[in-house]
Amino acid sequence: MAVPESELSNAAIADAFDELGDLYELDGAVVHRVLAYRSGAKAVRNASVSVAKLAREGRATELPGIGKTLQEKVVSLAETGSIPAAERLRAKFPPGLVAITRLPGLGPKRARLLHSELGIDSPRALREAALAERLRDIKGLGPKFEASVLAGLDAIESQPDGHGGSRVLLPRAVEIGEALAAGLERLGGPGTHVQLAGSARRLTDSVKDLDLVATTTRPTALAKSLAKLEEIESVSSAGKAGARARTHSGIAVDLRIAKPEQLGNLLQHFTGSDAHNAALREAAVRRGLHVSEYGILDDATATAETFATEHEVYERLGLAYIEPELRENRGELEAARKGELPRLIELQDIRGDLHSHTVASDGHNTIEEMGRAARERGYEYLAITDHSATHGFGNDVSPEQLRRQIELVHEAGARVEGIELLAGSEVNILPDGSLDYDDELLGELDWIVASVHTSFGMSEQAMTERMISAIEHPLVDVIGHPTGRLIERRAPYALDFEAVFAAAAAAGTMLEINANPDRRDLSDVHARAAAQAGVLIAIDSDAHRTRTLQNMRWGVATARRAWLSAEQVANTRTWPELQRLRKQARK
DNA sequence: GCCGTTTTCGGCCCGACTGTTTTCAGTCG
Repeated sequence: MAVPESELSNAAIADAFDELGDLYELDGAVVHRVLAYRSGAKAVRNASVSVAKLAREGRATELPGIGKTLQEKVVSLAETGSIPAAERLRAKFPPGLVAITRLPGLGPKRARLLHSELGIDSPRALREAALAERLRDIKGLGPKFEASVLAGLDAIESQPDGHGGSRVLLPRAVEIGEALAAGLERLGGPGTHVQLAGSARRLTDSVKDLDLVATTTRPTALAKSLAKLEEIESVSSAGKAGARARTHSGIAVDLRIAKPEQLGNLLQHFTGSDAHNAALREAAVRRGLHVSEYGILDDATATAETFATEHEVYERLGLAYIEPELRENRGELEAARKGELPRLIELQDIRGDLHSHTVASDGHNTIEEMGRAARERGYEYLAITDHSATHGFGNDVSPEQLRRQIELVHEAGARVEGIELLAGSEVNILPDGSLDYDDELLGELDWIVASVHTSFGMSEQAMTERMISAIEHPLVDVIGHPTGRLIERRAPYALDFEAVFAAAAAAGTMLEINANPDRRDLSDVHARAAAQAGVLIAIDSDAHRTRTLQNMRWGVATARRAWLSAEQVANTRTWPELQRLRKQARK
């Protein structure tokens, strides 16, 4: 069997499954078959290794939600470039019909109805029919439907990028969400408690809308007070159960108000994820329990129970408490049932930061300022790792300058007491895998980060070889932002992650979770796979000014989403312990 | 199409809202 040089990407497979799900839905397939393709797509996106490779080896069925049929379709896609069922369905349903199902209030059933009854095959044809008031001729549709269709079409066209509301990065979402929660507590007065739920509470990379859960003695008044907050642009509905609104920054806000005795149920429901909740409920049904946001109904006693805390909700279901960051249906339910959930790392476990910049390259503060700011955070050590000789943009540090910088760091270290300042560098990994300082100079450094900053477009094979060369370099301590992704902006470069993780584990080279909230690189999925492969993870702020040392929290968030414990993270150790783990020290 | 703390077959999470309806289908979160 021919093995392609560059593997079919997981993203391409997931897109194909999503498309098949859409097409089967239009075709009127049973809903569970459609859901199977969608959950298959998600499983492929979450996979940390090449699913095409797994499928060829017959091992893709080990992924949750992938069975024999989906595996065969992956193999077909990899070998022939297409899936026969998709070809057949594409011939049956024009692509414009799928676009129609994206409109609010329109799903597959109505899209199919419009196609069969009126021959509508595109958003354009739909607009014409709605304007001509022909939609109301179909049984079950009326004038209000026509109006909402036109409104939906207008909304899509007025969006510059063409697809639904954009997502905001986690720090912005948390900032706005916490401001809203604080504002509501202020307006609600004593006895009012508001907290952030949803994906912002799970600390995902980015967030689409904000969910707030509140308890209060005056629910209707609290819901109405949402409109008074300066962040809020408009409120579409408000009652005693809650309110829906929109911020000036364009984020949808959903406020839900619970009675204190059922806060646990509501908070659990609105923290999600959808996949976690669906799996939780399916498992509960097998035990005769029906879970909703209002309570847990027991078939045996026909009574509904409510709970004030999430801990009690999980306990009633026979599960250990599951931290929000783990609620993604990635194995946490099984682990909670067996009592095998990890003890997750916390911000307080971090003893130092191993990647930071100063005015010597593109940072904004001096060595001493960075050192004092790190000490104020309670750190025991800070590595100063400015960019290296080939970095460019005027931010390069020549070998001579680096020699001088080493002295300056050690001098500053003597002045700033109570913290160890480490003389390091963030060395560029050149396209051929070599580094841009010679080994003699590198040998004088206390800490070496090696990163890719150029030639992102290389083939998977070439980029993997480049990365592994750096990993196997005897002086490299850690690989910085190993995949180069920028959240919502740039995909990771092509890499054989399995090979990279295996090489890092074998060489004893650490991999970074870069805590810059635009990066969070490694991602949660990749960091988990790396740690499982035996790689030690370093969580670094990559701070370019004193203030951004606090980005560490986003890196810890990613680590928690990656199921990491403190032991699996290098910089929970003291500097002497860490020093003994360096490759240089061990040989 | 997937999957198993009764199952290798027969199930597959829950509730609210909307618009069109005299009891509900479709959509959404």
